[in-house]
Amino acid sequence: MSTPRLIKPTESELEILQILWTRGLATVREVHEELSKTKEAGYTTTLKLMQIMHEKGLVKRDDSMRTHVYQPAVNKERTQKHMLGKMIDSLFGGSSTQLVMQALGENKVSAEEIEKIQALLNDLKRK
Amino acid sequence: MSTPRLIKPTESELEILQILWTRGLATVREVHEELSKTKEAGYTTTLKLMQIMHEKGLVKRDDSMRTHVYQPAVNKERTQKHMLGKMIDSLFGGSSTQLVMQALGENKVSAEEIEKIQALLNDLKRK
DNA sequence: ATCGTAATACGAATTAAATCGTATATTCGG
DNA sequence: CCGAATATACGATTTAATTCGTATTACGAT
Repeated sequence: MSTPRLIKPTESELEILQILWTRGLATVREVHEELSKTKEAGYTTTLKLMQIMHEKGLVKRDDSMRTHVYQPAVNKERTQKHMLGKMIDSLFGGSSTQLVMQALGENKVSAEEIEKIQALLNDLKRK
Repeated sequence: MSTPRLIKPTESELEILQILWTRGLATVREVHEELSKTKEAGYTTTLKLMQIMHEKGLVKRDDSMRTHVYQPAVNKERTQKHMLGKMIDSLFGGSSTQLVMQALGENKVSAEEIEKIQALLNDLKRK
């Protein structure tokens, strides 16, 4: 079944993946600009991070051009699930329900969103 | 208000907090035994970790006795929420609903648990 | 062709987490 | 009282993540 990615991205790597997941393709420059909006960092820092991510297999790149073009090499949902699983284990004693309750309990969730979640729950129950 | 703890515990620190949250009070030895069930680590490693956690204010301890007794200094729910918030931001673009959907989507959740979540959602809607 | 800009590569420094060895002190059984 | 077992303290090492400076190469405008 292809490559079961088991890598847990670091905090910084996630920020970059976030951008790549949104854009699909991006140069280091573009990612750096985006990051700069919320964060202070030198250009070569971003470059190095992306190079390391490439070595780790977190991103793919097309280096046939002078300016390399990067894209994510890991699936967003898959990564989310993996990280979520880790958090459920380490922080919620393995209970995803606990996590869900906690997440819903405090953060403001719109009526529409509640509907969506309820629909999902109904599906789950049927099954 | 007291001290708004903003510290983000590391992975190892969470494992220890997990144990302290469950037991309330524990010695280094007890925490270490517990950890050993799932993890390979020397006693002094656990000791050192707990000492550092004490410096950081993550745990309190009674050192009036030769064998010090530790307890959590941070609230479990508060910490969970804090970490959850970080994850929602860094991995789910700020949408707690996304996280909830992802968490429910894959992991097996029992019928009872679904009921509980539905009850909570109904509450939220009423409000 | 040349100069300035912008790109990558690479190594090094910094910081933080985790691990452990050793020193020293305390307790307890005998 | 003495030795073994068990504590804590503390420093050193290792490993990983992050950051950045510098070298080098490529491109584009003049």
